[in-house]
Amino acid sequence: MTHHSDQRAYFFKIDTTIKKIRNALQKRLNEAGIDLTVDQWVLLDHISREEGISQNALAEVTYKDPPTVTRIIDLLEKKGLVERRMAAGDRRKFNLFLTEKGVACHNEAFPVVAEIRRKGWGELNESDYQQFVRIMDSIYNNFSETE
Amino acid sequence: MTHHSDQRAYFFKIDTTIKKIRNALQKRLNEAGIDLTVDQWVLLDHISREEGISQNALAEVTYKDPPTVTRIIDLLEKKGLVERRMAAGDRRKFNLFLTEKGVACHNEAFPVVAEIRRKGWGELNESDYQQFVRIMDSIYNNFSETE
DNA sequence: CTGGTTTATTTAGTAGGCTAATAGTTGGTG
DNA sequence: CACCAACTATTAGCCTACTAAATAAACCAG
Repeated sequence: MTHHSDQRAYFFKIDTTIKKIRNALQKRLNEAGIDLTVDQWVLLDHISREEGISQNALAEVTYKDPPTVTRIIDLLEKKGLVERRMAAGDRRKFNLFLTEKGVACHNEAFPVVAEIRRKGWGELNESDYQQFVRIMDSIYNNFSETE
Repeated sequence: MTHHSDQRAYFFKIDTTIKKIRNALQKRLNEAGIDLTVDQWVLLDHISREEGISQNALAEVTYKDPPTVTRIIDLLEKKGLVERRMAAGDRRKFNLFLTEKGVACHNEAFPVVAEIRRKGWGELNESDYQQFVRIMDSIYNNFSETE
């Protein structure tokens, strides 16, 4: 059991890797002249896949907090990419939709994101992916249980 | 090759896992009455392991930016945990040291951090760790090469 | 229908991450 | 010596993250 350094390192390794990915994606988006941050892309993409979703639901699926979602949606709305519509039957809620410009922006950004995904995954294969998922889920679940 | 959903997911999985770890650690620190954020802990720990390190060097080893390090050190200094001393021979630099209070704080926080590390890693073994490192390093390196 | 609870969203405050710009320092070179 | 390029730390500005508390609407029990 020589886990001392290992246990110190795994948190750090995850942290630096995700930063690397985010930075690479942001850089490519900028280079492509797409005016989106990574987090803005994440919300835009989810709305595109589930039009009419509420802010709370969006916060849940993206693992962001409701206040964070509010502000990012504000920005996307200001850019004219997303539209808030009053929800029928519950005036507390908004349903979120992409505007035409939002759809165009999504279509433009999608291939850039896909390229970065492929680039990051590189030559790793299906078996690697299963290992990856197993280990990450394990770590994740170790924190989800009985607190 | 059914990588479509996989490639979409791996970024997200890393992102949510690191958030989970950070939140769990922050929660434990709070519960233990330790007035440190996760990032403050990271810097405090590095200074403890390499006393006299400069801010720039600290930024490099922790993968943070110099402005971020400046601000976090400001906070740690304000709390009386860290001390900036002018570097001998180079008036541009500061050497960073823990104060007595900083050492006490580090000693208090260390077991809490170690507990969270163990909890997150759970029953995963040495072989899992090797897989984990291989895959994360691969992703990391795919973004480090020739841009 | 009235009052209390729940839910969705917003606001305010503190912290961290990135970029760009700046002040001061250092060291090499004409 | 003077100049210039590189380096260290800082500041400012924008964006994101999280928390707690406020607001507003909806729901429910009496």
